[in-house]
Amino acid sequence: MILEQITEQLTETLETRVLTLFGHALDRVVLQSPPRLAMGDLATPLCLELAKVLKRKPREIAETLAKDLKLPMFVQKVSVEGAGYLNFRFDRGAFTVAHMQSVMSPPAHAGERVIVEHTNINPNKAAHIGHLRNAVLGDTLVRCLEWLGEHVETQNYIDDTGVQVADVVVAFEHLLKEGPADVQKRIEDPTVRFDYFCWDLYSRMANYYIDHPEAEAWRRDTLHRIETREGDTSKLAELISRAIVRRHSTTMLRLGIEYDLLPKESDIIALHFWDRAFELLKKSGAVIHEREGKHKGCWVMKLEGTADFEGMDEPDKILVRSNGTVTYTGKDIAYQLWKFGLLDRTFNYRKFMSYPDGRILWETTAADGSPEAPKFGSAQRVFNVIDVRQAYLQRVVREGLRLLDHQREADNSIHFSYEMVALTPATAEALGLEVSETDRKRPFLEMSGRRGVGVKIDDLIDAMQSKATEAVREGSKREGLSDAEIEQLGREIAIGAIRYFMLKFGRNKVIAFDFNEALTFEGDSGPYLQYSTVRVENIFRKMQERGVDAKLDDASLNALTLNEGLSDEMWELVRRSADLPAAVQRAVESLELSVITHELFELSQKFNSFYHKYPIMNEKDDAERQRRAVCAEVFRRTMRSALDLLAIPVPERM
RNA sequence: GUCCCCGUAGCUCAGUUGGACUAGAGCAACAGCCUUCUAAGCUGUGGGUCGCAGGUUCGAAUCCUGCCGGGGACGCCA
Repeated sequence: MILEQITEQLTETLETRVLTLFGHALDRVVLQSPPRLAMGDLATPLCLELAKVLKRKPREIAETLAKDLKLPMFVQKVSVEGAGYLNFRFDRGAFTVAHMQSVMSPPAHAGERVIVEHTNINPNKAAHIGHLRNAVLGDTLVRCLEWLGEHVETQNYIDDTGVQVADVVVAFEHLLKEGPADVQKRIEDPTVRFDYFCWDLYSRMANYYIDHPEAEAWRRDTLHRIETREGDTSKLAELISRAIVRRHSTTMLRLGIEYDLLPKESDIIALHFWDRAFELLKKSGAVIHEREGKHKGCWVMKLEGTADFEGMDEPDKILVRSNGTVTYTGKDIAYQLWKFGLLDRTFNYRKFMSYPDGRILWETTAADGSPEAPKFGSAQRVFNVIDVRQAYLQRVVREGLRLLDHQREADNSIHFSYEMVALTPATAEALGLEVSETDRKRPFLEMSGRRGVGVKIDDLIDAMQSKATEAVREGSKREGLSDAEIEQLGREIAIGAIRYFMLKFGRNKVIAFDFNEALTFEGDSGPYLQYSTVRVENIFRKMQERGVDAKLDDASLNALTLNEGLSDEMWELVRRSADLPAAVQRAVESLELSVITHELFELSQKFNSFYHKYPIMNEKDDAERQRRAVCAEVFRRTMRSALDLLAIPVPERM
């Protein structure tokens, strides 16, 4: 907040000054932290860029600019350094006191209606760690957007009429010879995890198809019955998909992930979204009926010649097959149009479940809806969180909007793409999967629900939790904790570790999942941030217990000038804390959420060094103790807010 | 075949809208630090032709071209 003001004012001052002195209009002023804070608190390489244009030496330009430069509040002096950098030094004390009041305050922003669609797991089996990356990225994006002031709606799309659900239905009906009543019993049986049961059943079915290709007739028949909502088969599909979605919701809730709406494919079909979208596409000429050639009898979207699809052999995309059925991409275009409020029809809504915090999860329905349902859809910006393998399809959807002359909405259709989560051969083997000689030499092995290859999210959380609980139990200074408290701490640490692990890698990096690496609580990990926070909390708790005054009230802060006494290490905590709001903004703009975890990790490292070097409670000198306490307090507030933003819990003790 | 992503220390990764320095962390290895706010921590040591070769530039891990290695996408699947 304070930093933003300084940056803004400096930018303006420099722009006008360069214009008056050199008659040159700058299109940007880069202001960043210098590599080391000993050099200054904010720096610009402006003069190096200007040197080119003005054909003068950078240092000379810098000297001219720096002379009599009007400095914003909190900025004490400007100097010319290195090859011609302008470096600004802050009044550390004044800045610190001002910053402490406004730690992690978001920039002003007019709230936009934004939809984030994430998770989207086929409701036919347990969720695995590939889905986990999607959900954690999506959920964190939602939190960041909300922090920035947007009005965010979180959607978890349910493909309840697809092949994957159909295959499990086929397995129940034909392999197990079970109907809705039997399946209902399984769902209600507390001794089985229904999603785990379906995980095995689904891969069993996939194997059955391989040995009995004729069984594919069952699938076609089942898909048809589901789509036309016929008899026990369709009842079974609904039963299964609802039970699995409930399981997924429970799993995600363990990590603090909630949704606003479950849009269901069955409702998109029942409400004829596609028919309407199809009319629009036909009218605009975006799709045409092929009478010749390879795609004879299909309705295709002509993409040849459009910028995004240049150089492709067969860029055209079939939306309606020659047998008259619509492809997934077609339905996706209709759904995307609805998200922007561009389809002149909508869903009805009913309550799916209530979260413990009171939030309601709604689902779409084609039947009568609830009058209490909020308004969904009609967003100005849409983020679809889907892994990079869907990039082509996402481009087709976006192009669909463009061809319908919705340029702005096409630009605001954002594919948040990220790389997949795979398994290291060692982890695959540890899971009891067969790993061939050639596979053993590969860097990673892809997961596959179909083949039953994967690490289930609940198993990961369970493993993490028992390891964390163990660690808490072993700790020497944790006596006096009840079993329930220890369990609680274990849970919080596990969540912190998992969420952090899913965020810390750049989104374009394949995560080759390794159990040992994921289970670590040391170094660059969630628990490191939690531990640092617990430590700083302890300082203030202990001081209060022993009646040591930190002197952080307004009067005490104003009475003492901090400027001289703040060492570089102390000041660095404050200065880096001030960088965080910009980091969150940068993270959202680049969809690179790892910048936030990275900043927090470095900040925590600085704090831990500070912690060892500068004891607070036992410092006898009041002024010195106050200086240290102020910096610790800034760190404490920063971590509280930032961890809250990332939904990483702060345990009471560790 | 066309397109996209990745290649930085033994391993996992930061750093890539060009810039300050000796290219940074974590893990692993080695050496220290717990009567002092919690050692899930801190301090130190060793460890790198930034895949290769050219080019642009005052300046390149970062931009351009080509190549090599790994992964992915391009379906009348979802």
